[in-house]
Amino acid sequence: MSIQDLDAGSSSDTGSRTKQNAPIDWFKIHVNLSSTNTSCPFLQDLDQRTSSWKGTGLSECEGASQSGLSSLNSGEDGDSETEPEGDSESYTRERARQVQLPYSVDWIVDLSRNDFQQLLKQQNFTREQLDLVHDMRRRSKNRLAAQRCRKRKLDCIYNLQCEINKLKTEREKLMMEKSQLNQQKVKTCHSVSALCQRVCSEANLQPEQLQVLAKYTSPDCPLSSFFPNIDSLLSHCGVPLHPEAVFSGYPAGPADYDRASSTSDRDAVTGDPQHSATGEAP
DNA sequence: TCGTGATGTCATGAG
DNA sequence: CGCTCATGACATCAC
Repeated sequence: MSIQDLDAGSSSDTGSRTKQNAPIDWFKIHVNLSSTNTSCPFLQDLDQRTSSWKGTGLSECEGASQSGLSSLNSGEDGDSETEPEGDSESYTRERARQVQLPYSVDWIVDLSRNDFQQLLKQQNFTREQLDLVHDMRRRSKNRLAAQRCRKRKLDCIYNLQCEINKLKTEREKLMMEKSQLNQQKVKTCHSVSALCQRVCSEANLQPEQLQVLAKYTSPDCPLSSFFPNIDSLLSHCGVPLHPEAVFSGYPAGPADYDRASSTSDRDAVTGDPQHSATGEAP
């Protein structure tokens, strides 16, 4: 019975297992990292642990447990029988002892590919020893790969969260700017309107002069709002009055007028640009 | 006892 | 073709 058999025994129905929403759950768990700062402590911690373990020649798992396997064949792990059954590490130690592996499993696992191949050529391992060594090596490397994979995944989520926060801030800033520009626009319209009114009254224009003036007045000019029959004048010229003119009391500006024929980008119900100016969904 | 995070392992595809 | 790596999925453990 190999370690794989042991594991297979604990999950013999692997093929028919219902694949749960593990990735989704995992994402839900980790996605809310807005409280973390730019230098993610988790990642730093993991980096430090990884580098320190590499320095000691231990794998992360072994570094974390500090139990190690280097004493595997030294005979100083006489209490291995007391390890709980199913513990793959103790099981491996037991297996290594059973097959009388002449080298530390740690050492074998840390060998480069070439060195490992060389060892296999030089050393006459038994079938069982070979199985164990390959198994240990495979699982050790996969253990590290899984840790790298998880680190990358967390890193990715963390970066995405940073990006989201950045875009949210940018959006708030733009909305504020938009609001300020709208206020400024209203103020300017009021000023120009007052000025127009004053000019018209001081010039003491005749009705026909007003009509001529209205004819050549752009709909976005506040002056046009002072002609009593401006609506009929404009419609006579084929120029519809913009809804905003009704709202603000002034005909629409050129840009708005261009959009007057299409209300798709305006509040569908009220046609109120102020309403959509907040940019907030109701 | 249940939920959750961490970790190891297996299976599998890609390089 | 065999090996290595990355990754999804699952099991297990500790808290």
